[in-house]
Amino acid sequence: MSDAATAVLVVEDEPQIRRFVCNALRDDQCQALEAGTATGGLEIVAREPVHLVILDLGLPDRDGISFIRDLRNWSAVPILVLSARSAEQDKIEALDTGADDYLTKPFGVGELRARVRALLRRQQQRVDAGAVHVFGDVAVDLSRRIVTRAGAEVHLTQREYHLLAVMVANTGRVMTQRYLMNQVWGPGHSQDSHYLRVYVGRLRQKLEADPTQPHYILTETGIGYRFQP
Amino acid sequence: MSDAATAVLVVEDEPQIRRFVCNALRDDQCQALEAGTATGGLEIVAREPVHLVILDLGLPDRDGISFIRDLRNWSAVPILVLSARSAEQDKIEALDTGADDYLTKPFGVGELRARVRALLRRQQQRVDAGAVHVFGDVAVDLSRRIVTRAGAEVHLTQREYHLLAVMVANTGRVMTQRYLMNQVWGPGHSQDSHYLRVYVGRLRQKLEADPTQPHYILTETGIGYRFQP
DNA sequence: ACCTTGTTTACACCTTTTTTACATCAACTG
DNA sequence: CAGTTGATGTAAAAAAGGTGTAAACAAGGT
Repeated sequence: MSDAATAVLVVEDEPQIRRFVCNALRDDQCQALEAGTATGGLEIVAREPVHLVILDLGLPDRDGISFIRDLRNWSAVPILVLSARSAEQDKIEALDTGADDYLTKPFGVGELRARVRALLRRQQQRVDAGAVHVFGDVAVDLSRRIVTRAGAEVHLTQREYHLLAVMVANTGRVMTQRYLMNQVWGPGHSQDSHYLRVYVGRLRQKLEADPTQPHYILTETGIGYRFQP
Repeated sequence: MSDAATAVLVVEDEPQIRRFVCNALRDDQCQALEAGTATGGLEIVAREPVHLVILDLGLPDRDGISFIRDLRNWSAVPILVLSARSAEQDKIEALDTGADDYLTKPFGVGELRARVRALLRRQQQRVDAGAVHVFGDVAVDLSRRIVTRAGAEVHLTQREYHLLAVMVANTGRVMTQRYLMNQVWGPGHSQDSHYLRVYVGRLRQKLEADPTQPHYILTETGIGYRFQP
């Protein structure tokens, strides 16, 4: 079900359990990202394309429920909660705040993996493994992080590539400036949309035949942008 | 989360548990449908619009796993499995066959309801994402914010699109000028109905075959407008 | 110190929205 | 039935606001 291009973030403070969970996921060919704190976890979701979050409710720096609430303000990524607390009220609270599943410790690694597969199956905007997105003479290889134009490789900086990756993942859809800012610069920069204008300009410069009249990265005035091959 | 129009099918052979589950759901304002056999359950899903299936794996007429496999051949409706079997292998098999959640008996009614709400919340997002309104050669994709006419894309400004979206949402109904002004320009502009005339004109120009004799956006003199595909 | 990348600023340019003016239509009334 | 009146349709302007680009500055790594 899951593939190499699927990124799962594990937010868990105990290194031992974190290792354990990450290894279980890697067997399923997921890319496992790790965070030891709630704050660190939010930053990663904001910066990287994450397809599933596995969250331990007992974090040192912050309440797990408030983590869910915070994340749900700007992301719809599925959340699987791990918790030592088995009381019904805890489960209800987590699920109603926005979690998609709740697994009580101790749990079997097989069940965890099956539930992860079930959640990822539901996830719509998953990117196919090794899928190379081609438009015109440009090709974007998301799994290898390589962009070529007319066969020659185009060098993109980290921000440029991240922005392009978000756009490719949302092909055909209108993306608000707010959404793009959250995805690429993280929450807290929703206002600074001039970053976006600069970087969209640079991408057009590198990818469009005529940067003055873009054919791929289209402007939706007053809203944001749309990527259309 | 769930509303009166949400239909949940409970497939369970023990009448006592079936009653118990159905009552729990009705408290959440779901419409609960019931089936005592796998065959009966499949028939109901085929006939009625069902938003969620709650399935007991231990059915008299048929294996629960084969029920899931059968259903998944032609339906993507979310499935929540109830089972007395708590072995890990049973959970893995059900989830990998196509179930979305697995709850072991005995379970708390609060947890069941919370998991139902979580599944319906996800389902609702999918429904919203797929809504495309078609009339004549025009198609309005509300989730992607794209309007096409005869296959070609029609560029709409923010106000134009907002106005069209309100009209599409009230298809067939008469909308007063006051209502439309409130929806698109916000309260405080109820008087400036000349905005409306300008923008209705622009929408007709872009969407109607003959803007002079509109077929979709009709004028209700003295009242407002009506959108009729 | 140099090079690359990311951030910030400034300004010219373009789109959208609002405003205005006038033409047209429909209904009513004498 | 023609004229009047109020409501609606269209076109083109002025105003407001958003966007594109270049270039300077800051930060970080080699």
